[in-house]
Amino acid sequence: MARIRISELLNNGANFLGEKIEIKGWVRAFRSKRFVQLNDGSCMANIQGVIDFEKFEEAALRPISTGAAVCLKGILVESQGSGQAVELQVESFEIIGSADPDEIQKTILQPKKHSLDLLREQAHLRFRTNTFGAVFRIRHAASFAIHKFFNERGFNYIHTPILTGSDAEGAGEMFRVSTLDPKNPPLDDEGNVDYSKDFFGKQVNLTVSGQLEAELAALGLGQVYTFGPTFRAENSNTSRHLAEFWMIEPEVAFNDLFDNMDLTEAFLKYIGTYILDNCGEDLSFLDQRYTQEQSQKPQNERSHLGLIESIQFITNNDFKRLTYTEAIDVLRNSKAYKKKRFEFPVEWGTDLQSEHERYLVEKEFKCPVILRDYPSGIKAFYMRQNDDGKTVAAMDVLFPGIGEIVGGSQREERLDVLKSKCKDFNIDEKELWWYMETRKFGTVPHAGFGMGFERLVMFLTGMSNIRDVIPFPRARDNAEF
RNA sequence: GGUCCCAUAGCUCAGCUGGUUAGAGCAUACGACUGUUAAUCGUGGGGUCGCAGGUUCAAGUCCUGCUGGGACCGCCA
Repeated sequence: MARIRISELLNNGANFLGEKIEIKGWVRAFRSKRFVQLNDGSCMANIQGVIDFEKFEEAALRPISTGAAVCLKGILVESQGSGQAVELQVESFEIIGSADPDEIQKTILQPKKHSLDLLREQAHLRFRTNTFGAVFRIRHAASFAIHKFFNERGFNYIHTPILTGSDAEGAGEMFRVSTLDPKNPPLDDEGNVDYSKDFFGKQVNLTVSGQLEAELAALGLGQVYTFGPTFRAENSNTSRHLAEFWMIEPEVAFNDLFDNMDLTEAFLKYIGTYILDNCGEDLSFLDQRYTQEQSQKPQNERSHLGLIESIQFITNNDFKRLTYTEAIDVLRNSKAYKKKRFEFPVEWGTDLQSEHERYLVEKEFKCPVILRDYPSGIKAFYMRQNDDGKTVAAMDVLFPGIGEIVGGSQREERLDVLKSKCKDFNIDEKELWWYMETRKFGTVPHAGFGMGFERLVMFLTGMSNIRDVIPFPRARDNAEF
């Protein structure tokens, strides 16, 4: 007898009515010694197994306890109860893996509400909860939708290296990778660690971005994207930073900044639509959770939209586009500014603070915002210099509740300008000789962006801590599991 | 790196200006009931009040230090 997945039975129950089938899963609850709620992870909903307890020894039923893995065999019938359309009339069962109730009681598997904190401490078990089942099914669907989007548009998926020898990516502190003996490393004449004796003959780190390599690929394959892990050794301690996270970085030859914004917007809308179309059950569960969470916040911090509504809002409305300079004006003319509500000054040439971004997105425009043309001084060396001489063709996409979800730019394709930028930023162009050469031979305008995958999943699931949208979060002082 | 908060049962929390034997809900165990949907009803077990000092006749409660955890900010995706 073949095992049928629970999602199959609940979605297409009619096909199996009256048939003898087998299901396997974990017991979520065993009520009245008669009703087993079984979940196998294929969907949010449980299937109900109905056991005629008079036909079985009481001792035999005892191991059907919360958390146990069981196999149920029986006939699928229309349910006599009201909560479900079909149920399994159990003829026989088998305990695959038992779970001692006394021990279960100490875990998050005990059937009651738990704080996200506690769930995180038991990340090895949280896949068995409704919330994390939904989150990780949606995470999968989003990641699938991303590949689908790019594939439909003729992009090539590029696997950029995770180990990198270039120290010039400039996106943050890096994790060093070495096979040298940490207690007794080889030293050079000046007493410094001699990395020429290390595995790669030079100092090597975990990547902080695949962008530079993706550019090389785009300047040949035309349009590419990366989707891989990224590592930053920043001492960040917030609900939206991780030391290990997944990033998507498309790069397109012949695109300018405006093509880039169009691509970003189409991309985010496509994923939103895909999730709305394919994850209804999980979304509506998370939507309820989200609404309940919002209701516990003070009135002025609440979102005026539900989870599903905010995804629909993204897919149905154009993003607000304005320049950094215009944003500064908007902020300076705002009531919040005049009433001195901002903690940090609003000044052309400095980076916008979180409070400013949040004001633009949540108060002023109430929709996703794309800011562009930032002052050159606050952005990376590879971003294309605008004709005004003061700004670069950079863009950031800001989302409600999350802040910066995408950062991108048109890249500097003019060799002479790039060289002088390297000087300004104190970057050794010799170390990036391969990057410079693409500007020497058939250079073209091109553009791309980087999106933090977990931040997108936060938006799609309504989870407010980034550590709750990745299976095993790595953050400062935290590498458990 | 900065600022601020928290620590009482397996979990979530209450415990007033210090005062007798530290409570509740859920979970768990046992019993009853049996078409339940967070099932219901009854009974029981479960606590060195994070740790170490101090003040006091008396500390879960006040003070100091330590440990553990969280929130926000900065850095960014």
